[in-house]
Amino acid sequence: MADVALLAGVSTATVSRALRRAEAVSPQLRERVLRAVDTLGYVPNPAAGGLAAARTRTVGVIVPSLVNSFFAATLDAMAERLAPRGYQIMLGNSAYSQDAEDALVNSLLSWSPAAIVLTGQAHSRATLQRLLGAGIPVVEMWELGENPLDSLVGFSHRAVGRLAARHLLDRGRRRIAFVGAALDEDRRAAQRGAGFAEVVRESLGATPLIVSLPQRASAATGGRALADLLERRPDVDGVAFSNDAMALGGLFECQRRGLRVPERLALIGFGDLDFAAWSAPALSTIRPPRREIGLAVADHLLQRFDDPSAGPTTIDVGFELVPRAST
Amino acid sequence: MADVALLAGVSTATVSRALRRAEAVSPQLRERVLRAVDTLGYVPNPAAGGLAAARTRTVGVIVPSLVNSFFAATLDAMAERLAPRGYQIMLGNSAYSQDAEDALVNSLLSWSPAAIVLTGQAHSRATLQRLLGAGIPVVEMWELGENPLDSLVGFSHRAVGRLAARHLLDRGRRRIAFVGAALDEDRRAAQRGAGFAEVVRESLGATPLIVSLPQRASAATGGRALADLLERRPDVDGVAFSNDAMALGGLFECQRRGLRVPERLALIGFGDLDFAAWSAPALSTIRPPRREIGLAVADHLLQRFDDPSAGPTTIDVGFELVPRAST
DNA sequence: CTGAAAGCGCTAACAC
DNA sequence: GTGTTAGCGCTTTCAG
Repeated sequence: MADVALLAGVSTATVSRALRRAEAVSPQLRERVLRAVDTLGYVPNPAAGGLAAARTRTVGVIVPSLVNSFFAATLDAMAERLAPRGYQIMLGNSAYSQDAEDALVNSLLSWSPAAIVLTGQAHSRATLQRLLGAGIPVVEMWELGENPLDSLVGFSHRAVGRLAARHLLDRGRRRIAFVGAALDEDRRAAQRGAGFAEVVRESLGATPLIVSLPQRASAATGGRALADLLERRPDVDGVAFSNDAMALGGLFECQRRGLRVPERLALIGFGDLDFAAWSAPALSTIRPPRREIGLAVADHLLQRFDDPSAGPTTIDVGFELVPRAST
Repeated sequence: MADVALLAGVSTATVSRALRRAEAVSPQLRERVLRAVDTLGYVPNPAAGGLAAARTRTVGVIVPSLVNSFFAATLDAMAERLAPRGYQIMLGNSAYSQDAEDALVNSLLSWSPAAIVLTGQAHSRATLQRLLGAGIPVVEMWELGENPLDSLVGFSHRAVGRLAARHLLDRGRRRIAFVGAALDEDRRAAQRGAGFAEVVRESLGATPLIVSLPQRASAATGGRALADLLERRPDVDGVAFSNDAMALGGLFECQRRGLRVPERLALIGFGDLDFAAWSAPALSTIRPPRREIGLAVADHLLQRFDDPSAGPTTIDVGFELVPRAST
């Protein structure tokens, strides 16, 4: 930076200002500095900057899983939006464990990030405390409940479950069930199940049928859970799956048993993963705006970085029913 | 850190040593320091440490895509192994673009990472130069070719393609084809196609049939590409897909056309994604060790961090044919 | 084996 | 609008 300052004929303070807050410096000076930066190939050292400013251009993001492509898409979009503004994502994978999340929050916070992004709204007291004390924007994403910690970008999973149930009812199904996996671990999946159950109670006055396997969601668990269900309730005529991967497994299970979809059994998933539009029959599903969540989080954060007086918000990004042949 | 030093009755230098290189300090002193750290809840500031040491406990990783769960699994495993040793992953997503990779390498390098991990072996001259100059371990993963930049952890995609072709031949198929997507972008997929083509030439003495759609791999492109292929060569009896997602699309396309799998058409994929074992019929595939790659990279890196004199290596992690009902 | 001291490269008051 | 100056919190020689 000293070299750049020398070449541009200014002080390092001015170089720093020119690079950081363009408006704090005269246009021609800024131009000169930028040219010097360019000819010298200067790249700022963010560790030094972070140390001096007590804040790095980093945003810590914790997701419960990457293999699940829901969060991968969100992360991609977030990084895409953040990168041009010089913000790096520091990723943490909590593997659906609160202890792991605690440790990650600590470790991310030690970098003095500009913001922290968490998945969901269930966090330990210790994490909450620490986050509140950090004095930086915190956004919880992929969920939309009461009492946000700070900002919230998501949608209601309960509403998703309700919509799935209503869609099956609309298609004339009356013996319907919800099939999930690891519902004790995956809060959002459990909320979808709860929404589904509500509608069954309200509209059918029946006891909701919810089945869940302990393993995590996959095509295999979807298929097996459906097999279980058919054992117990052979007359079921409509199933909402906790996600598309499970629904795919269910679809294959139907093929194996020679149950026609949707005539004999209507199937709806959640996620609108890439195969949903292409399966035979094409899979009805509910599409969460995976990328939009990432974009909304990034935009909100950028806005708050620019204007520190801007407060938290709650953004409902919604979701969309995608009716296809499987219902 | 000053507080910790005070409480432990030592200097900050000793605290730093106790935390960083346990063996450089007497056991009882180390014990005292650790206790002080614990009671004070001290968390080191990595930016300060990085600034002083000109090296952070960070490893920069660049993957071409996250939505593709191949790399997500590798990343998960790598982070799992690295985290207990205090190393954080800084993630970059190149979106299969070399320009993006260039920019990411620059930005990651500015953090003074302890190592850089790249996907594949195709990099721009500028990136190569910069990486060489950084004087840190660099590992290229998911590919296994000539002239590694430094370390290499992967397997031969050409061999995967060869194995797929041979498997179809073993199953008695003679009119076989390879179906890919965006082969000009995805070097590794192209290598699988090339391996496939070699075997067709060697064993059948025929002109290899390779079809590729410009869009990126998905169930839809897999299905469409297969449809194209069947148009042009209705007598094809065995197809190797560039990955399982495409194979899934192909399977559905067969169902739609009433082509029996494997009787009329044998299908093999690549990846062993979770649905492959569960589809109807179950999908034959070739399984790359997704997590093992991440673990091997992490282990190798940790070893080199511990012993700076340790040099680069090349690790062939191999892959495995998983024959199932679709062939 | 431990302590003192000198920075690492940058930002942010504070002057001017 | 721009320069001076004093650190940010740690690591690492260098002595002892």
